[in-house]
Amino acid sequence: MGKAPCCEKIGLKRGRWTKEEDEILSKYVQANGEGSWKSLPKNAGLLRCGKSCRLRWINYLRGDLKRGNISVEEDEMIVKLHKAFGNRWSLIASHLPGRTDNEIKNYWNSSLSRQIYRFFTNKNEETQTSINIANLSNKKQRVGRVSRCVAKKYNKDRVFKNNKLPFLSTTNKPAPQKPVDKQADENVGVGSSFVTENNIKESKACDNVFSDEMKPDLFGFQGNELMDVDNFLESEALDTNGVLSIHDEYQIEQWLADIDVENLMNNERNFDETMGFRYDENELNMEFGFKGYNMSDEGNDMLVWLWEGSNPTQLQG
DNA sequence: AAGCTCATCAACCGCAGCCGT
DNA sequence: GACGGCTGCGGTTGATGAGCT
Repeated sequence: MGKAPCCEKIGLKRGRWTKEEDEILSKYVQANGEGSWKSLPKNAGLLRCGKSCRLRWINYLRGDLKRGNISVEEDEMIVKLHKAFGNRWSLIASHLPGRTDNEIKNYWNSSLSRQIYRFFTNKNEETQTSINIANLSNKKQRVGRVSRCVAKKYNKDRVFKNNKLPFLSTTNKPAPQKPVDKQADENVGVGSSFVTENNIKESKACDNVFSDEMKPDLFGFQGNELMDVDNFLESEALDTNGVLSIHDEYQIEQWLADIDVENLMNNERNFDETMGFRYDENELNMEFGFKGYNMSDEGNDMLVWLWEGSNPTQLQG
């Protein structure tokens, strides 16, 4: 039998709304209020689907919408809320007056995830140790592109061939979703540590040491492009103590089982507060790790270090 | 200057949940 | 409880303009 279509599509107009249609819809909703979207087009004299009318009203015609670019404050708020809620755009939008879920979703997909991605992959600037997301957002340059077509191709072609990498859990388990509850809501605020302009102060981006066949689970590489940044952010990679973790719980267990942790933690590099792993196989000598500090006493700043290669100590300040 | 690539935003689609019958 | 309609949400697509070569 199948589900009935939301509306009769034959004869209905699609695509961009005209000024005249906007006026008709605005006047009708102002006179009759929101709701009854199904019958609205007929009553208002619009050749549109009810869903289309609703979307147009909510995302564009509503009077309380805020116009203009996303501010730095809103930018930070979105990152925080996304960390807490994930892709629950309507929930995020409810915390940002005048902004719609669609707007935030577009902003995230096109802007924020790109900036964070760029931060982690800016391999051409060897000496770079800092990032300013606010500055990045003002740039129009095309650095480290993650175009949709590339992402699409990547997602389509993605095959993890090398399951020996410590990053790769044997189940390729998706990153756990943080339960959305009151506590999560409360975590969005002072004292929490998230990837934002303020709390990322220093970094060393990974170089392009992963081949296409070595794509880690949460960090997917397509050539020199890091993909799945959303997945990374949703993976609880940054906990509320400011410690950066790139493993989900299961992966950590696997990792601990696979490597000599004691040796790693007590070797000459003295990785205090450090987690990481070493990988040696077939003359491939690779290290990847991170170091996180919670510096909430000094303005809620956080240092994040990522390194690769045989001598991460040179990156420590 | 032209063609190509990419960023952005508006809109569409399918699905799930809610609610009334 | 089952069913169907309506609504809202999140993922995705398409149009368009800007930037780059």
